Amino acid sequence: MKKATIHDVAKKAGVSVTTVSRVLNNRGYISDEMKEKVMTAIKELNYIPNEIARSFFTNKTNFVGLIVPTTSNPFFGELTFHIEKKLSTKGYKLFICNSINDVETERVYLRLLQEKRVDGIIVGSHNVDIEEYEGYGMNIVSIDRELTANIPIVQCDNYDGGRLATETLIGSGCKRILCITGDARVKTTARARVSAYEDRMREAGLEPQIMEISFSLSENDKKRVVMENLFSESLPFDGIFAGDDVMASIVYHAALKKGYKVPEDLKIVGFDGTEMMRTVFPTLTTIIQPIEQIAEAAVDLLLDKIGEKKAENKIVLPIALHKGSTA
Amino acid sequence: MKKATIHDVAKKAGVSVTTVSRVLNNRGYISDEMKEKVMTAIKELNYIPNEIARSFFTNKTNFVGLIVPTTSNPFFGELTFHIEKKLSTKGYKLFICNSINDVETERVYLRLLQEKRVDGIIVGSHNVDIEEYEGYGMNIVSIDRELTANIPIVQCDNYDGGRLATETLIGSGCKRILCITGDARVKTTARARVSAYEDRMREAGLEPQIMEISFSLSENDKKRVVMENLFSESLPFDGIFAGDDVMASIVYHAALKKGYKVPEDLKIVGFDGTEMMRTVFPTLTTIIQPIEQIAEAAVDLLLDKIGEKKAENKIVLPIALHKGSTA
DNA sequence: TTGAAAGCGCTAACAG
DNA sequence: CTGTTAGCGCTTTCAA
Repeated sequence: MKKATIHDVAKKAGVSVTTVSRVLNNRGYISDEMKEKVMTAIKELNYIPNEIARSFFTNKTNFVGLIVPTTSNPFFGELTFHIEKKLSTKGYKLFICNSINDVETERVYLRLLQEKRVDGIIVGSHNVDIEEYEGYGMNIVSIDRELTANIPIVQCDNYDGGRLATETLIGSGCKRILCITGDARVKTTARARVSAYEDRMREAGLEPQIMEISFSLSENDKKRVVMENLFSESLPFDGIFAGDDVMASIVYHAALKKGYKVPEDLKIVGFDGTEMMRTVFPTLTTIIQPIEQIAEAAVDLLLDKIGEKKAENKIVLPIALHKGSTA
Repeated sequence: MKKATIHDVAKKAGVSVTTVSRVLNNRGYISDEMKEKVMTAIKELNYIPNEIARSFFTNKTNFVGLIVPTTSNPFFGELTFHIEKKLSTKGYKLFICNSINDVETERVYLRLLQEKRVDGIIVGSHNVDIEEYEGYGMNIVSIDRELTANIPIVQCDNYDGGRLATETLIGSGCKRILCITGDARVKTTARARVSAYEDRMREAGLEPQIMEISFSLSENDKKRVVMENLFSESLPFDGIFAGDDVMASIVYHAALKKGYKVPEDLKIVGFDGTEMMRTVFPTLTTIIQPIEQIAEAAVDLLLDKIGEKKAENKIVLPIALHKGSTA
């Protein structure tokens, strides 16, 4: 049973397709009588307008693409949720793309999204070179990384977050604090946090120590092994600022497994503070990113660009401390 | 700068649009010379085929819709990830829809997805009445709930999971075991787990006790309050089988907060066993759902339906126990 | 207030 | 091997 078209409706209602179109879009003048006839025909035929045809004509799809490393990660899972919710109130539908932080995958998605003629793209995973983004001539908004002058960016105050995290550890009496940075998030973002960490450490007369764990997001087992090895002899640190909450959890459980106590022997501060994390691991002290606001800002910015309104170039949202008992 | 069309390419290459179409789709015979000219023109114009126009013509979008309660939940976050990954290898793009388990929202999404002419829908959130799904005449695959005879279902062996969870608690010496079921997942699914729990309890000569927590997925704070109240006087139970791992985490932290020890005073078993949970809360004993396999099976089934191949009607995948230290 | 007709970008007969 | 042409379902001038 093929789907009914506007022609079927027109025929059934005994009017022209133009009239049907008018009724559908509530445009122009139509007599109540006509409207009635058309509505009835639509009901009877179970007619559902073909948005693809409409998009084809209007050259506007109301599609938005979202590229993230993986929706499995709680930060991106929540980000995806909020972005989709916000977009759907504006009549847009969201294509999800899990890049796994892989350059080639990301590039393929960028291409596909263009083929699908999305009206815009929100990028939360950025491994492709900056110059490439320039070439796309698309409406793009970035989360957490400055791509180019033409691409607005939304982010939390990473520097402030890094400072607050470090401050919290120092305030708890830590002297040997390790900062773990992974590729869980983009380099530039991590950089601001690490810079803040370094600055705050130096201010306190402490020696910054940075560990880069370059496994991809999904390789949590490997990260766990690294941490367990780190803790196997003795505890080389009394405080750890982890790149994100997942990493913080790994650190936490590795420490416990090796017989150390948190926070007595080791204090831990994470980053992200998703709702989910605060539910399943409420005792983890962490820096809360305002994910919902980030999502909303990104959507607003993107829709401004799509609507060719002038949009801000950069939005920085405040972080907050979630005080658990790990630091 | 408007995007180049197939006509622009044809003009630039000095050939007909048909020829361009042929090289694009690698169909029919074309001389190398022609192909060369076309390729050059494509490069120069930075031409990107308009998939919307193609879809419009072929009446096939290569879009799939996924309806879940929320990607914030680790189970659905991972499910979304795997489904998208699998689909993308098959040339499909995924629309994500967060229904928040709300009937009306779900209904709206169903409508929108049809307007967008998706080739199929995977439903992981089912609140709309069964009869409604019947009417859609679409390619639908369900995860975790039997909708109608025409809609294939993929699920883990919920009954077995419920049994194993209960068995684990009994095996650890629990006598007063509570089964918490929420609306975190669909009723029918929960029912199989609960039935298994009841059966196993009776076999062991124990009294089944079921608590229904009917807050929505996102209202974790409310669930926490309920649990803390439950534990405020004394511990009415020595074992809890929670509906999912998030609920299990809430139970766990509520118990700790009230001064009880896990597993000494209270043993806990969860459900889902996502990668994420096993990373951030590895000590939680839980039932592992084979999420990746569920995702793959659902996609395979859906693509079979889309391709009008005969598809299975029901696929049940095995669960496994993740033995942590909470039970 | 309504209808006829053109055309969005692409593919597929059908001719050459 | 290549080109001409007729739509796919919809919206929108332009006429009536």
